[in-house]
Amino acid sequence: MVESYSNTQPIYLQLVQRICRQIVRREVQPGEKLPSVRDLAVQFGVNPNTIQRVNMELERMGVVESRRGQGMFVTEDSTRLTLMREHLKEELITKFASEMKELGYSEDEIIAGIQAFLLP
Amino acid sequence: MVESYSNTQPIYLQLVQRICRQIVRREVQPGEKLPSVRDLAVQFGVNPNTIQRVNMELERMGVVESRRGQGMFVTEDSTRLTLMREHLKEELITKFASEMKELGYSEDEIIAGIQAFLLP
Amino acid sequence: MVESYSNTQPIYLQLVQRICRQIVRREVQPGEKLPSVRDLAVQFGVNPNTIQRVNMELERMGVVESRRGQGMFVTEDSTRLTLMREHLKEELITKFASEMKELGYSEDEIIAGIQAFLLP
Amino acid sequence: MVESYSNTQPIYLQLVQRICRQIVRREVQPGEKLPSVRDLAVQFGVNPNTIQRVNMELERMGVVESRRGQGMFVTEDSTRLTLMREHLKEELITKFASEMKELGYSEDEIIAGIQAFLLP
DNA sequence: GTGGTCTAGACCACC
DNA sequence: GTGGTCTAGACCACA
Repeated sequence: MVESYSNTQPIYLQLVQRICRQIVRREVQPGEKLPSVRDLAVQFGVNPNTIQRVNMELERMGVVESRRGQGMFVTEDSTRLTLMREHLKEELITKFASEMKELGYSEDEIIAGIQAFLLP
Repeated sequence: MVESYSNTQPIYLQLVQRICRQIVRREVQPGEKLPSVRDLAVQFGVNPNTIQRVNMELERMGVVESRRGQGMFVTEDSTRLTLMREHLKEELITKFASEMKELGYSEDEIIAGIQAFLLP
Repeated sequence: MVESYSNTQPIYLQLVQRICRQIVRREVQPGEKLPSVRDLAVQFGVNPNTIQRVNMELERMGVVESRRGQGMFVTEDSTRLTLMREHLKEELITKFASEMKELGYSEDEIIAGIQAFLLP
Repeated sequence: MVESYSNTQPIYLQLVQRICRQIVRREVQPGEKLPSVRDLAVQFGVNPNTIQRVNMELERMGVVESRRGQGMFVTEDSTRLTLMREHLKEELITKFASEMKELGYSEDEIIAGIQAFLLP
């Protein structure tokens, strides 16, 4: 797989975000094993160390746990995952809404804009 | 003034964003003179080099113009400023909405969240 | 049996510690037979290799002995076990006390903390 | 400086612990600048990457903050540091006391042992 | 085979 | 000068 990365954000954070989302969206199931570090490195076209760092970060976030000599597994605690989903949602909304408010956009303006974007 | 800066984004970009917003919100009026590089550096507690870079960026964006020997001035072209406001709005909304969509949140969920946040 | 293991310490050492404690506390009596490698592997949910390693370690420490074709047995030398208990105690205390001292905690502070914890 | 490292624990964790203790004990003052990554690497005889990782960890713990292009600084929030000291104390005591209790040592036995060790 | 640590050395953006 | 990221490649312990 050929991948391209934004310049402004470190690759490892982009990958963290990406995998985290797959997990939050349940594209990978709780308890499921992730590909090995080396495989992911090939898949994403980066150095194994970079993947290692991604895994560290994901583990610290609690979405993944490493089992020595076996691999990395999506945490089985699915309530935790739904909680994270809620948390993520709230965080994104709060950040967005406060920013828009600070810039002086009205509620109607904002909501209209979003609806316009989300229309099929 | 004591300031704290996020670690992930360069200080100069944070300042660009900050000043840009003041202009968009018309806290600084079109045609108004910005403080000198030296003053801004003191005010924000950063190196004058950093302010130089901020000014360069702001000029490149077209929100300020430098008048030789006089200083930096907010552009007087106020239609340009309203355009920028629109552009900024659309950019932020698009980024936000596409991200939320990608994460699998429903339109209702998103709008309800925003309204909840914007309530008094 | 479902078990969880700390990430920083090897599973086999955690098991060594665990079994060793059972012996020191006389939950398993001197001369008693330990379950077979296979059974322990099932019981702890680990690979039989890991149990082998645990047994090797326990034998090296002198708390169990293997009798060919019969299995692993807790050593019958009970003075050895009491000695081990003393040794373990001293080791743990020394490690703890020197660490606390190094961190600059006073004797009173330490003892008060322990008593507070050990209260009913 | 020549340093030796325990085999069982990663070097970077040993350094984290070591520096963290210096900070908690106020051997380095709040707000003080740590030596540069490269200098520390030389001082401890390890690779700069290892120091980098140490700093990451220290920053995540909140005892240190990195200022871009300037260096790593001990956090100025000294109440946070005292809080950490208390937290660390409690953690160490709890871990120790529960372990001793689990092993069946009496309170008197434990306290006597500690006092014996701490005697001049 | 797996993840984890470490080194060597490069390059970058920031100040 | 500073910290931060990334690569390449080695070695280790664990299962």
